[in-house]
Amino acid sequence: MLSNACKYAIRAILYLAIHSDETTKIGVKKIAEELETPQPFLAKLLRQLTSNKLVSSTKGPGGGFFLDKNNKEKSIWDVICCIDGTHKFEKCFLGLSKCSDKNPCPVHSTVSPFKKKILNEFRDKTISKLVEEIEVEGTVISLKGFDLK
Amino acid sequence: MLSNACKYAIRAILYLAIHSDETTKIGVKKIAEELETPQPFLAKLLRQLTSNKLVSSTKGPGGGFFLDKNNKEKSIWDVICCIDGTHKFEKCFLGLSKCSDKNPCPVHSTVSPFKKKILNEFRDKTISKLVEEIEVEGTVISLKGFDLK
DNA sequence: AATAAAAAAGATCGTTTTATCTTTTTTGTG
DNA sequence: CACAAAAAAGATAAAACGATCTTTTTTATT
Ligand code: FES
Ligand code: FES
Repeated sequence: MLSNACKYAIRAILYLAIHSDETTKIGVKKIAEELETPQPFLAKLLRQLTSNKLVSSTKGPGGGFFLDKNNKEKSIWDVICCIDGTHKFEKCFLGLSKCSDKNPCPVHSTVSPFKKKILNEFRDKTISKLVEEIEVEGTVISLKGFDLK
Repeated sequence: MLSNACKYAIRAILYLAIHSDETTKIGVKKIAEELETPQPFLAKLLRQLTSNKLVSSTKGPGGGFFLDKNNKEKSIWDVICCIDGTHKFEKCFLGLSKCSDKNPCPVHSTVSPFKKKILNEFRDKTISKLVEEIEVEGTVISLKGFDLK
């Protein structure tokens, strides 16, 4: 569904949402270690996210990446748009040029309701709201023993 | 979600389910034209499907691909398994090694029900059943003006 | 000012996916 | 049998994706 790049990006943002703020910045190295993602690749992604105002960063010693108030009001959908683009969600499950109720493919009726629902949830839920849920539900974003609690 | 290969394969099987039988075989060329898929690529896929008993074929003049009674009792899921494998459906949406209710990622609760339902529908519905629906609902599998009616 | 830490930028490499091309095998028909 | 139609098989090419490495820029600290 999503590319690796996009998965890393989302997890990195969630990680930053939980562990960083204006005064607590985190370097790529740390993030990559905690999430067990390839470090240089993640660095590139973070740059892309930064230039799209989805994360913030400062250079120099003591610098690093973090989410400011504004960044935390973005949504998962914003991240997906930034990294993967939207076409995957617009396209038909069977590869027809466009997915629409008007000219549905044979699996449209099975697939479409879910696509709509997921898309809405991703679009409407802010990162900060999502993090609240994470803290309540104790879900996991790392591959290693790293637990959010 | 699915690879191009898999999409082509599914559409080709549906096409064959509608237009072929033991006595009406269809060549790659025709199929590729009707579905607007790259011809040599589709040929390779059909071979793969054939060797996995999902479609039937005969060589020589008058030969071609078709679905026999047995082939029509297969499911979309069988096709997916054959071409893409199952890992995509087993893996977590955010890239954690395994998707499970036990160690859920932050989007598991949104995504998981969707995955389960689709998976069941794909697994339980036979090609022939699906074709019935197609004929009733008039859905479309081709990119060109080709209408199933 | 010198140093070192960190992101930014960009060049490079490898793998997988997608697609095409060529050759071989099978088989029905004249 | 000779021929042609069609799938089977395999080699090759092109593009997208995933990942790494090197260099440059910025900036806090000494
Ligand atoms: S038309 Fe195929 S999924 Fe909507
Ligand atoms: S654990 Fe991530 S989708 Fe199920």
